[in-house]
Amino acid sequence: MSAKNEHPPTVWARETQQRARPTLSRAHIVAEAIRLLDTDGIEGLSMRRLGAQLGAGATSLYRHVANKDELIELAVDAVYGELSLSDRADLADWRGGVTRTANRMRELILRHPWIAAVSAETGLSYLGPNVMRACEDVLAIFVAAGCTIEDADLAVNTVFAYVIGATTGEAALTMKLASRGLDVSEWADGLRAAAERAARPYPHAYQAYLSYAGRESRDIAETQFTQGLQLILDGVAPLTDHPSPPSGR
Amino acid sequence: MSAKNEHPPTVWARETQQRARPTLSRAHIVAEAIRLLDTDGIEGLSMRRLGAQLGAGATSLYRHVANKDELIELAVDAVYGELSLSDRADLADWRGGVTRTANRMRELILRHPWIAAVSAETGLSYLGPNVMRACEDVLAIFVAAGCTIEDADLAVNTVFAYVIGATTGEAALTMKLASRGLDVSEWADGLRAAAERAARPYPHAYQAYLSYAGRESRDIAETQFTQGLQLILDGVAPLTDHPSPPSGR
DNA sequence: TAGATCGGGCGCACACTGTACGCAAGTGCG
DNA sequence: CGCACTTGCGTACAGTGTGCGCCCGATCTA
Repeated sequence: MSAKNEHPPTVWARETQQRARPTLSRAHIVAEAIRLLDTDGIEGLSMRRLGAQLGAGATSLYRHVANKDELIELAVDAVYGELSLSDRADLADWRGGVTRTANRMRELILRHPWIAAVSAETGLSYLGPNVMRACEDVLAIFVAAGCTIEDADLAVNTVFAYVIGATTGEAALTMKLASRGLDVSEWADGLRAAAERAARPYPHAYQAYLSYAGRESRDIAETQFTQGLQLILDGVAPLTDHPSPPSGR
Repeated sequence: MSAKNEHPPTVWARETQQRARPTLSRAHIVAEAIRLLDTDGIEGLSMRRLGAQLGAGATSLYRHVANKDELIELAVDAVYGELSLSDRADLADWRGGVTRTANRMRELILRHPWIAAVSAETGLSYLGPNVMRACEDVLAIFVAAGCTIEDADLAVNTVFAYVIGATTGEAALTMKLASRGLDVSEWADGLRAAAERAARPYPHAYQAYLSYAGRESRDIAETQFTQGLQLILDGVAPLTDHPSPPSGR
């Protein structure tokens, strides 16, 4: 359609732009896909949109990526690459180290909320190198704390399962709000009302609901997350050589 | 296209089948959607297929259901309705009661593996009546064990988060295998090889991988799940009046 | 009994999706 | 120089969710 597609009348008329464009590499594609996913969620990522964003046609992407599925798998692992390594200090203080790592994971998931939904479909993105590295780090912390390798593995799986499960709900809410273009505070009222109506028939649930009165929802989620994590670490402590004292709540 | 669509030559030729068909109710639609999801996963559910399965056109469904999203939300809650209520015995023995409920939840998710992926997207299916009832049950168990309502809420959220997180990975694998039409044992070899290659650069992860040698993958997942759960319950125990002795591993 | 009202089912249409295929143009090696 | 090979792209196809308006059958009213 555009003039670019027609044969130019003479060779000289065609500007020799050749490699003016960054030439569309796999890393480039993945990076842009992540940006799209962050801003518009999983539904916002289509091959055509992604291509357009890169100044390319949709089908060009398939030279560098086999599938949309594979692209997403790559995006997931790339995002996990954002997790900074744990440092020496974490090896000395297992409880603090694990807590810090878990919090970083939570923040990472909330920063890229589509990750939760996507890795529930993809499943075995667990084998990507960056995810593997995160496991290795925490494994090392537990081993340094005196766990056998089996216990360390059990502890890591338990903690990671908790982090993913706890953050999934938060992430889904974040995405739903974003897709509606709403702010958290705008929806807080409607959400609260719905929650109250849902909980009312159930006495304990309703009581629990009431105990949240007047608190900010983001705040609730965060303290619930850290308190639950400490509970789990209390349970894990006896597996270590130097069980820290329980968290004390 | 078919003869049914043409005006019949005379009124008498048209059989008066009227309400021979069960008349397409919301419950009926949701039930059939669940069957489709179970057999073919999330990608197997399209409005056209669902309509065809019910002997109806795709757009007819929209008389009973606002969206595909709403339909899925209904399906999720309907599935959670399969959770059987906890009985009196669970109130007397909190640890056993919570363990049984958690196991039932795991089995339910594995029976309908699409649930994990879907509720990560939908998010606030948590407000459906059946999910709410499940929360209420476990909440009651913890309260009966002497927890304050806040502690009970914390405990429930922690346990549920763990169950969801731990089962998500398993469910995703189940679906992926099913969509390929493969059996678990057929893939075990390939998967194992991939896992070994992925773990090799990381010493602790590789050691952990080795400790699984020769065990059945379904078995690994199940014992990991229950052991992790017991760890968490060890951490939760001090919140109760009558802390059961730790699980003892 | 005749007519009005209404709700549910359906065909059509639209915008959009992922991706297979084959062509054209540029790059690097002989 | 010629030739293989890579890379981008236009087209096409099957399939998606869903808005719109028609029509038919059932029920209610006069």
